[in-house]
Amino acid sequence: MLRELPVLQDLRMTLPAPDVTAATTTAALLADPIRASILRMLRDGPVCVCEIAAALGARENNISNHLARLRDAGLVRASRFGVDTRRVYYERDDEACLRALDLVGDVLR
Amino acid sequence: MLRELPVLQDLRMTLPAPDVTAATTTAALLADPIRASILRMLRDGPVCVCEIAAALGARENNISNHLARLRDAGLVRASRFGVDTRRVYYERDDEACLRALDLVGDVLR
DNA sequence: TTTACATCTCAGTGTAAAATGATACACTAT
DNA sequence: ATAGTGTATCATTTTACACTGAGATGTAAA
Repeated sequence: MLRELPVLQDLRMTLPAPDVTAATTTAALLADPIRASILRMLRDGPVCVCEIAAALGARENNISNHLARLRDAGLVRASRFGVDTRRVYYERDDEACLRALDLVGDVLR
Repeated sequence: MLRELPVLQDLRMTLPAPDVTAATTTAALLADPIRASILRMLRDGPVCVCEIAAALGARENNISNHLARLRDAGLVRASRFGVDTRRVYYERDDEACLRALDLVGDVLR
C-alpha cells in the first residue's frame, strides 16, 4: 500500500464531502459533561436518577433531561426494581456504546 | 469476575463524580460537522484550506477558524510546500487522533 | 383517600459557540 | 512597487443548546 505523496500543485476543488452525521451526533452527546459523567458512572453498574444528581451536583430534572437524550440515542436503558419502584435505575447498553465509539473511530482512526 | 447485582434499596448518595473533562473537550471538537469532516478528509492525506472549503461548501475564513481549533488541540498540523506556498496544507497527527479516540473510549468502553 | 417522594416533560430563558464581515498578513505575479 | 491570491485573526451577529421553573405522572406511605 503506497502512501500518497504530499500535494504539489494541482488543486482538487471537487473533493467529496464526507458524511459525518453519525459521528457528530454521537460526539455531541458526549460533549456535555453531565452526559459523559453519566455514561462513565454507569460503567460500574446501574445507578438511579437521584444518585446521579447527588454525585454531579445537579438537579434531578436536569439529569432526567440528559438521560432522555441518552435513552433516545439507545445508549442507556431505564428500569424500575427493588423495594421502592419510585426510583428509576439506568444501565448502559454496552453494545450500543461500542457501536457509538466505532462511529467516532470512523473519523479519528 | 463477578457481575454486580442490580441495586436493591440502599441509596448511594455520595458517589464520586468522574472526571470527564478530557473526553468532553475532545468530543466537543468532533461534535461540529465541519471539524469532523476535516478530520475525515485528512485521513486520505494532506488537503489545503481552499480544497476543504470547496468540498464542504463553506467559506475559507470559517474553515480557517475550525482548523485553528484543531491545531490548538494538536490533532492537525499546517505546512506550506509545493510550487505556490501561499496555500497551506493541513495533515493529521495520527497519533494524537488515536489518543483522542482513547479519551472518548474511557467513557464509552 | 391524602400526602409525600421520585421522576418526567416542556416551554421559556440565558449563554456559549458557529457563522459572518471586515481587516491584516503571507506569498506570488506583473 | 503594485495588484492579486490564499489564509489568518478578530469583533459582531446569529443560532443552538443547557439550565431553569412549573406542572404532570407514577409510586409509596399515612
